[in-house]
Amino acid sequence: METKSYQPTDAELEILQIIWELEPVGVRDVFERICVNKDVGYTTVLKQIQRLTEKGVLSRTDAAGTHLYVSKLKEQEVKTDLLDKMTQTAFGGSALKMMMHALGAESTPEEELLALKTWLDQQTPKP
Amino acid sequence: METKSYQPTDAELEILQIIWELEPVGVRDVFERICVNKDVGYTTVLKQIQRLTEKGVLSRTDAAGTHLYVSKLKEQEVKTDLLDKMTQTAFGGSALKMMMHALGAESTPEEELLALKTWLDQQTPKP
DNA sequence: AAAATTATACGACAATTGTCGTAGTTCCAA
DNA sequence: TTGGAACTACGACAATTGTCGTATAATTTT
Repeated sequence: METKSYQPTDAELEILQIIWELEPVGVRDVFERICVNKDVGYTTVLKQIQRLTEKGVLSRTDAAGTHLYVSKLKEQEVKTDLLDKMTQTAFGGSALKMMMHALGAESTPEEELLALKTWLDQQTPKP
Repeated sequence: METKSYQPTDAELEILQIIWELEPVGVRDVFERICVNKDVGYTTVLKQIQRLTEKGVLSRTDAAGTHLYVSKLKEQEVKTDLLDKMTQTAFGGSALKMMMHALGAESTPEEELLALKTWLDQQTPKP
């Protein structure tokens, strides 16, 4: 049974990213990161983390005087799911269409395009 | 003044896609499309469309006995915005990272990869 | 023109999300 | 051991979203 796909909201994703980077991590540390860019209170972050835990997205362990959290979902999987969802809902399931949209509309720097080409060459077997 | 980016929800995007395809279009027609896949009531779709109109995403004109709606937002732009947002929030702003994620994780068919390569070749000036 | 059909408007409701405030707990340091 | 500081729990609230039901207005048919 595959882990059910979870689509985090923006605020949740922001928190998840920090957790992926620092886990196991306490609320304080997550908060410190977030409050640099966003003006939110400690309890707001705490609440989000608690809700994420309720939902089974995070799990926590008791540590001296605080709680440490880790993600039960893999970063790769969550992001892949987000992309798949978008591919489905906005681009009729074609990753290619999505690519061209992303690369075309956005002013992707030349190097990125070249890097992608190189990467693609490695992926596709030489005929 | 650039049109402010609008991030439609899933239900909204579903409706928007149909509108982009059929506009100008009445609620009935949109509903007919949607109820094939989803079991929702006519008034639900109507309400969504009305809210989208309130928000200024759609505009409507009166026609004989009904209202016709058109989108004030361009399909391209909305989708680009959705992608940009994801690039930012989930892939640190790198379209390339996102690409590789999308193409790598998902089992992208060989042809798509080749097609992308071809497309890339056209994009990048031959040195 | 009255009846039947369609559309639109309006209001309601539960669930979710983002945000806090406050109150209770635990730990460290004086 | 007693104060604070830092943490966590709990509950609250407004805005948004998805979904309808019902009521009113307009059209189309007899």
